[in-house]
Amino acid sequence: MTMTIAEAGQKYGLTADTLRYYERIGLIPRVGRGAGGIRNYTESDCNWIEFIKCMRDAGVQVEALTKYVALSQQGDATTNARKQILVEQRAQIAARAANMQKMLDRLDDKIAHYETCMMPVEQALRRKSA
Amino acid sequence: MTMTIAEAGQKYGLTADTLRYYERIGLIPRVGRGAGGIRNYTESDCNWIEFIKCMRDAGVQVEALTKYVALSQQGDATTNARKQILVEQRAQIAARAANMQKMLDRLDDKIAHYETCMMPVEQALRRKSA
DNA sequence: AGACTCCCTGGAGTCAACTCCATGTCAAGG
DNA sequence: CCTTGACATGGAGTTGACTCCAGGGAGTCT
Repeated sequence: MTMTIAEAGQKYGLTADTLRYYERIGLIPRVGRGAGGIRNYTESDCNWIEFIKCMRDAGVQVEALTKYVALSQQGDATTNARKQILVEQRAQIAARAANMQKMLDRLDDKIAHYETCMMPVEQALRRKSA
Repeated sequence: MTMTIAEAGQKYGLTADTLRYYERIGLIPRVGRGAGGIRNYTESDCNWIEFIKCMRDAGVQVEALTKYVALSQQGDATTNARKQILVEQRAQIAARAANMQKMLDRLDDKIAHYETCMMPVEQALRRKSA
């Protein structure tokens, strides 16, 4: 039912080193240990890892996430503060996503421009190789 | 018609240090100098800065952009390679943007969940303060 | 038993992308 | 003439986020 650090890493595309690092800095809650101090990743641990990985991939900074995790460890009194963090990070992601959409449109224009520019060249090349 | 480094930085939200750094590493083409070696940013320089800043904000790595700039300096023979880079970077931005959209939806759920969780608490608070 | 392999910890090293600094030049104001 | 302030250069320092390593413990195969 539980997994080793290598398995958990595999599952989410992270190395064992990264998972230990994440735990050390509080980016995920402390993972339980078995015999010999070996980590047992439960389903709950896996859910945290998955959430954190997605947030990191979305560009959320480690600092915001460690705060969120720390609050989560402190029980119901912190729900408001946790929500705050999510709302704030959502806004930042949305802003960056909007920016990226604009850049995509712009790149499409630029690429289309390159294509029309290159048409004569391509024709010349075709003539040469023919 | 031209601007100083401080003005150009102001215009795009970059420091003078960052602009010099960008020029040093070839992230923007070399800027012309006036009396005493002082940089004169022309409109063309500004266009480069704007483009580069947007690409950086969209998460494109410096390395890809320096390559693009270097190719641009080498004339028409490199249009194909330049287009290549844009296409590649466009794909990466699109992938990241899609990821972020998914995360936005997910955060909306999570935030909504926090709101329903907090409703009783808020009601209690309202009762207390009433 | 000895060799392998996986795991542990704490600390040091790396990489990208800036950011800061010492030192120096030059034009303009008092 | 001297100071002040913006800019120049080359190089060192910082930050965020890992990534790697030395030294050591346990279980397992042969």
